[in-house]
Amino acid sequence: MGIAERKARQRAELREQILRVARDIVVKEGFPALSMRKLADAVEYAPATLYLHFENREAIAKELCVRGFQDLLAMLEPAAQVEDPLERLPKLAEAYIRFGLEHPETYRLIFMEDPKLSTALFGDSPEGAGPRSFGVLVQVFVDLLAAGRLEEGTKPEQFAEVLWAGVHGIVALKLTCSGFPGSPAEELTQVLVSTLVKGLPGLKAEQTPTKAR
Amino acid sequence: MGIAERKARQRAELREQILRVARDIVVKEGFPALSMRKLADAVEYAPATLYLHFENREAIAKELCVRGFQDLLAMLEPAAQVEDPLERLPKLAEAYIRFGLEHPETYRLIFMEDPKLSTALFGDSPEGAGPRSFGVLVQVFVDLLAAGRLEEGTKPEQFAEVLWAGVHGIVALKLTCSGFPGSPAEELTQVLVSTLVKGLPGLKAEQTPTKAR
DNA sequence: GGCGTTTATGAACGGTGTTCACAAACCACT
DNA sequence: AGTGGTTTGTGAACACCGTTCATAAACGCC
Repeated sequence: MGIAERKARQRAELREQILRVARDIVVKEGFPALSMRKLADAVEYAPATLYLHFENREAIAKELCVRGFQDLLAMLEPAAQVEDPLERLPKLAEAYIRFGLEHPETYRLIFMEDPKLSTALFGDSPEGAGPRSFGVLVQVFVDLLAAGRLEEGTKPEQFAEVLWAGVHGIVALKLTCSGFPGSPAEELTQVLVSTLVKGLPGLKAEQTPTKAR
Repeated sequence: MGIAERKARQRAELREQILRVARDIVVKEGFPALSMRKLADAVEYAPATLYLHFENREAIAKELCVRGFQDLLAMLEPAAQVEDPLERLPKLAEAYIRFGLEHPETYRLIFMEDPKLSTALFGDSPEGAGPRSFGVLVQVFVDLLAAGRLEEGTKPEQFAEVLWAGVHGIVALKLTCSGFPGSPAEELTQVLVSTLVKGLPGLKAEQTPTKAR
């Protein structure tokens, strides 16, 4: 049945091309500038054809979200493999904000555009990409706990959530409030991480190595 | 010239009514649902009439931004007047996130919708509402510095920026990523503030009173 | 060659922000 | 009271938008 396979492959290829072009537009001009007509024009099909491959504009956005999030995860990967959790933490934070600043439109799409989009990553699935990458952050504090450098009885998830909120806040402000946080993002991240780490309950301070680059 | 005054007053009144109705729509259905036609319908004028009072839709949004920000400032006011900076800090943070969660659409409009909007608050003017409310946060750390509870040579603005990023991150995640940060916002704020305070460089720990509600 | 399915499209519907020529209302001045 | 100029209001239009649907073309199979 080589013929059916070819048709399936061609279909998948067109779908892929649509997504590729859509991504280009989003990256270059932002998600609001992604219109079905412009997209159809760019792939040289009629607008109605897009609806043979995606339910609607939002479905395209969701797919772009998922892929963008995978890119974010990939950027976190190297930092996630550092052994010492106290070294790992600043590296993770730095990689996160670097992704946000280097791919502003992608970051906006994932975290700041439509609540429905991020729901695709965090909401429904029990083990989607969202919770998985969150696990990377939690692991830091689990490791700290295991190493006896974090007070027993504290919840690692909570510290992970606070840290995520912190780095997200830095990126979000930088992306929207033009020039509000006067200090550069790297500096803020460094201050955030070092201060948070130093303030963790029960940390046996062994000269906290909190350099962030 | 009582007649000219009356005309000016009527003009201002209509402008005000437009803004009032626009605010209602935004609060109830979100900023994207605010269309010029719907707004014109609600104030019982033709759409074109709106353009006699505002340059365009964005001008209306900007005005709503400014007023929303004033509301935020008003909510911060009581907390800002607490004498002890170590007590003031958690109260400010709590008031901030409370505003964000109680007026989600207003908060979105101000900080998460269009970069151009927040620019009206932070960008151009040297002493707009943005920097002024930021000053409230800076003051906390200035006071801490003056009281000798913060290491000399550290920059109060930077800590204020980090704190703002932290609370903004908490609110922003809560507003977009449905149910991502599992912990309630109040808990996260408490952890954020207490951990940050404890981690401040050179704080002469006098039994940090970091209760947040 | 004829038939059924998949793929593609043009045209339309109802919506958006915005502009502009035109009309009505209004006030001031003769 | 009438006339002229300014302000205020509007209907219609333009160029977009997402989406749907009947129609048509292309394609593989018998």
